[in-house]
Amino acid sequence: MLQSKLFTKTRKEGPSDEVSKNAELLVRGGFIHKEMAGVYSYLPLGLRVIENIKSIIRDELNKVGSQEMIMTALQGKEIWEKTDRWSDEVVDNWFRTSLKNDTELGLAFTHEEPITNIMKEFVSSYRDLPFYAYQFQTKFRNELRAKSGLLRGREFLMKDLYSFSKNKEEHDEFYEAMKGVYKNIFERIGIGENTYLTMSNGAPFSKYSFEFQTLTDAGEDTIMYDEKKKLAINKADYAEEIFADFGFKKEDFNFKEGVAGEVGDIYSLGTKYSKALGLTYKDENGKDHPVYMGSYGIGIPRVMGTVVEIFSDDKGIIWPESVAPFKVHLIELSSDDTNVSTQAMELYNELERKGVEVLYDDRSEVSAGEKFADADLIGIPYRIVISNRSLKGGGAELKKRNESDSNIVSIEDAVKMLSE
RNA sequence: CGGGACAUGGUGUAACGGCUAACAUACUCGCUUUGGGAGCGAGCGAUUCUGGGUUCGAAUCCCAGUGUCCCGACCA
Repeated sequence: MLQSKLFTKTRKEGPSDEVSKNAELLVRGGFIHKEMAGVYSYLPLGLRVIENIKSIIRDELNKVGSQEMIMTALQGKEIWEKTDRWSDEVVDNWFRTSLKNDTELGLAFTHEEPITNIMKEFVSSYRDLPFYAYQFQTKFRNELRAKSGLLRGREFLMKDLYSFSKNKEEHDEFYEAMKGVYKNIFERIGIGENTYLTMSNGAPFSKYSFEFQTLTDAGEDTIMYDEKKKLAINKADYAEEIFADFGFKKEDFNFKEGVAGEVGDIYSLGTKYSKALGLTYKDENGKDHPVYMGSYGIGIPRVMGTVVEIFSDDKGIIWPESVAPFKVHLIELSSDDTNVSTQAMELYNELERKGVEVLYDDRSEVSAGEKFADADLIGIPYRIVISNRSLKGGGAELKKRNESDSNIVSIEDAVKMLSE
């Protein structure tokens, strides 16, 4: 994409109403626009990051046989009353609205009830199970306090997957598999090293569950984590008996304390929702059983914000290649020699032909310093400069965002290296 | 929801109760410039969050509301 056509611009100074690193850098870079506290619009650069994260998740979920769908944000109250999650006493973060005829509606903060209800239409036999369905859908949560930029919002895109199994054994098998799936997802996104499978007590759906916590000072939780075994436990749950309940021995681990933020969770729901809403199947003998369910969430903006919290320096963001808005930032430094822009445009076209995503800074009226500052702020992994100097030196100047030294390479080599 | 802080051009800031609300940046025009947010000049841009009050006079003081951030509580 031509940077001269990009409608967003960078800002030298951060917004006065944001303190968190993720929001500051993302706003300055033109990735997001704040609509109100905890509610953000995603601009072209930000949307590309969101889509990249979604693609990774989608790919990993499809690998284990999940099917994508999309449910509604508007929710009628009946199904929620059946599980006792409609009243404000039980769920205090509903956004409510109503139809013109005063029928009460809610804006979904999660989707266990609707998906369970939908599946009543399609599940009747043991032959229909197991299966897994997921969506990327906006959640609305009327948080008492939005905070930390993208890390806790009131409206946000979430991947939520639901598993439908015949019984606990079948469920447990998938639940275990999901631990690996999540591990792959976070590794591919680039935060695997900082992310820990974390034991959690007192979860909403079952006494014990696992969540995925990423070490970052911007997080809300304190965890005890074992770097080698990649396992953690919430500090509040750090007790012998809880280890025992999870089937672990505390002394087998070497724990360190750290601040972390939750990036994903996996819950066993059991038959709570299927029983309440009547989702049952017939076994071989024609006997009815409730479906055994699980739910598995990842907040997409929260992951994006966490990536920024972890990967940045004083100049800006340093995107992991897998989620970066573009792979290459091509910078043309204007000069009287028209050969510079000719070469740059050719390189741009060549990379595009090879399917490499390039942001081409073709702006002629912008100084070199500003282009470099923009490139550092936006944080695209590879920066390639075409200028008089680089052409005299033999081609293009290539530099990775996370390295300080650049190399002159021939244009052909640059194409080869970047299109691998 | 309890506590604290803040609210001024698009953005970031300044301004003792008293001049036409200042500066930087961004933007527009002209010239110059092109390897780390360039220079000169000229311009555009504000109902100082809203509503009351005090005062001869309020961006400034008081009250209420709204918004934003932070701490805590909460956190499918």
